[in-house]
Amino acid sequence: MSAELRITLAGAERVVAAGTTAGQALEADGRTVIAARVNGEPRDLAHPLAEGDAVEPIEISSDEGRAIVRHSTAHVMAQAVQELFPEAKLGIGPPVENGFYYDFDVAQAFNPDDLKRIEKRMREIVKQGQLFSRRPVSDDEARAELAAEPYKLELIGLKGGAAEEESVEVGAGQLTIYDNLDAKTGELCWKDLCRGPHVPSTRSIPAFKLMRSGGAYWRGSEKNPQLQRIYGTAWESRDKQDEYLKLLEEAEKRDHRKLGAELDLFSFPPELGSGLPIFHPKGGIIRKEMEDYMRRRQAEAGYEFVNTPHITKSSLFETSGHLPWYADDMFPAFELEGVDYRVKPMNCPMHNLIFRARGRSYRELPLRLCEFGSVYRYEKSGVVHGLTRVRGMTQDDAHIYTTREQMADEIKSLLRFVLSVLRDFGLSDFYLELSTRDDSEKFIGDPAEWEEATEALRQVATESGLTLKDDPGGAAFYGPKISVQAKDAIGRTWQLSTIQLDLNQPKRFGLEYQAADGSRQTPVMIHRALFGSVERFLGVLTEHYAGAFPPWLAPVQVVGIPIAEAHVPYLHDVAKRLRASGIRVEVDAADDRMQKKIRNAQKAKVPFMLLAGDDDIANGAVSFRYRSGEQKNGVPVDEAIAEIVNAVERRVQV
RNA sequence: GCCGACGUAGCUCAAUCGGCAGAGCAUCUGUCUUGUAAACAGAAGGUCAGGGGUUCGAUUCCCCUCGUCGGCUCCA
Repeated sequence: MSAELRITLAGAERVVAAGTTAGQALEADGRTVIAARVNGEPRDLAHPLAEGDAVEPIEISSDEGRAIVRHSTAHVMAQAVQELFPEAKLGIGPPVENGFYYDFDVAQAFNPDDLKRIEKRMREIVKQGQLFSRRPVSDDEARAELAAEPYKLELIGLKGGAAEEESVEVGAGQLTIYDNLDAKTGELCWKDLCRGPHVPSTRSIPAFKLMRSGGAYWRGSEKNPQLQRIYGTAWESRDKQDEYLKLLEEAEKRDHRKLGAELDLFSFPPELGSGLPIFHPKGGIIRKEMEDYMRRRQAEAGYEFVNTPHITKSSLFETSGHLPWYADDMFPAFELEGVDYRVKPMNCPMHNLIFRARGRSYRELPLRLCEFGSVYRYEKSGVVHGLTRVRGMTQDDAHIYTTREQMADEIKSLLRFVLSVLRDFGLSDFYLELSTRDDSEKFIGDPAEWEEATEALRQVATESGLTLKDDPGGAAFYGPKISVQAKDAIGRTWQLSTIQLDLNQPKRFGLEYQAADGSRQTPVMIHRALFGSVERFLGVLTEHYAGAFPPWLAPVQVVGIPIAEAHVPYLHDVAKRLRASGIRVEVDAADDRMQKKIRNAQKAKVPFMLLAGDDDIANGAVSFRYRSGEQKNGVPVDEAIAEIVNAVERRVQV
């Protein structure tokens, strides 16, 4: 055995003594470099190197490094929990985006006080600098050591078999246990089944915080027992963590449920029932602007406008396949004159009837039917959430019927159309998700046709140049879909538009057109919702703009604020001229002082305040105050009107 | 649907270890007439989410329902 090893260190050849660990080779301090990548595999710093190994550092501030810190923090949390709650059984504890969690089986759910105690104990453990020490074990040894951990035993049982999906507990190869050792005495403090890697010492965890707890089903299935999950966050520095916590605060300020009430846009009266919003006049204006704009764009893009009722005989949904496949998401039937009726959860079956209302020619295709259709879905009580998850909503729904030959081109132009409209609403950062079927029972139709439809979508998505993520099993029951995910102003992503291909419903409805050669053909059907739902889109826009809508969408575009009561008539005059230009303007003639009126308008996030006092009137001018607090005094009224109209017409943010 | 927390005036929040329910803002009425984020005064506003139970007495303790919030599962 040679006393030396040749390795590749960060790309350069090096010779090191036999027995050198990855950490020694990297001269890692366990602070900035917390793990290593050996031959492409993430490893502990204590990993001993072999001849020919290629070693690279994993820095704590990289995505991979953070995940390791978070995973290690999850271990520290589990240790603290088991010290404080000895009866707690371990579930799983992986790193996730921005943090980590660990699931526990405990008799009693954790309360906020428990979290404080756990966090306090964690800080002590971190301070002690316990060492993470890896130890390979055989399956039988693992079973013996973890005899008191039923969930871990289950994971060991899954290993190699069904556990194709790699978890953080059991990898593909040999099982390993990580021991947490006292830094001074080497005494065993805690251990967990885990494939690692981990930071070398609990001291390598610079910043963490427990966030919240909640129930979570074991292995993600509602058929399994429910465990208690604790979420935490961990970062490479206190500063980074504070930055993240600040982002959460910012998100809270933007919460559309809160802004919706503050800005008097909409509400959810308990009298109506959960998930059923009502839109107040100011919210109504935003909706109207959204809808008007969509109508205009659709008219330009060759859509035809249709209307369909909210309820229908149940049999229609037998034909469409909704009742066999989607009934759990529908409101229950009600009987009328001996016939069952249903409230519609989707508009497509009705649009199919419009297609079928008379004979169709290939010359009419693509036929684009669109409607702001009210649909109602039975969302389970625990999932209803503001405007983003409601039980009654309006879809800007379109169904496009094409020939198979036209399909690809139509999808392509459709995607372009969708992105162009979203951009006009101020969203610019997108990626696509391709939702496909899997082997489960919830999908109807011929897998070969699914394959064809999926490929058509994939090709268009790929050609768009946008990032494409796969979402296996996420399709609708009748066909695959592309969904457009948009990032908002603070980097959160929202699912908005969907484009779904449907080879099933046309058949189920017996839809036909006559082709050029006289034969009868079945059209392809494309479902498209651009906003997703008007409600959700309005909610997303509210959060994106933090309630400060661009002038074209702002419920009140201009507020006139007189310096003194005597200036009110002058502002009414200016307002009249603004109204004549289609601007939504109010004059605040209330008994408040000017400063108070400014404060009110500011809180209402009105884009333009127009002030007028003696000086302005003398010059036929007004003075602007913008949302930023910036002001522009003595602007001639004509110019002021032009500036406002221009901002509205160009749909810019101010 | 499941686990947990919560529900007091239009809003934000106090208080009552079981004994007359309180503030600020908003609203209304007056006074004041003001140059870029809150003038002053007064009035009005509550079946303490709803229902049931325990108790001499329940906003307070217990149960149920509804709703909200945070998770899980599911989704536009």
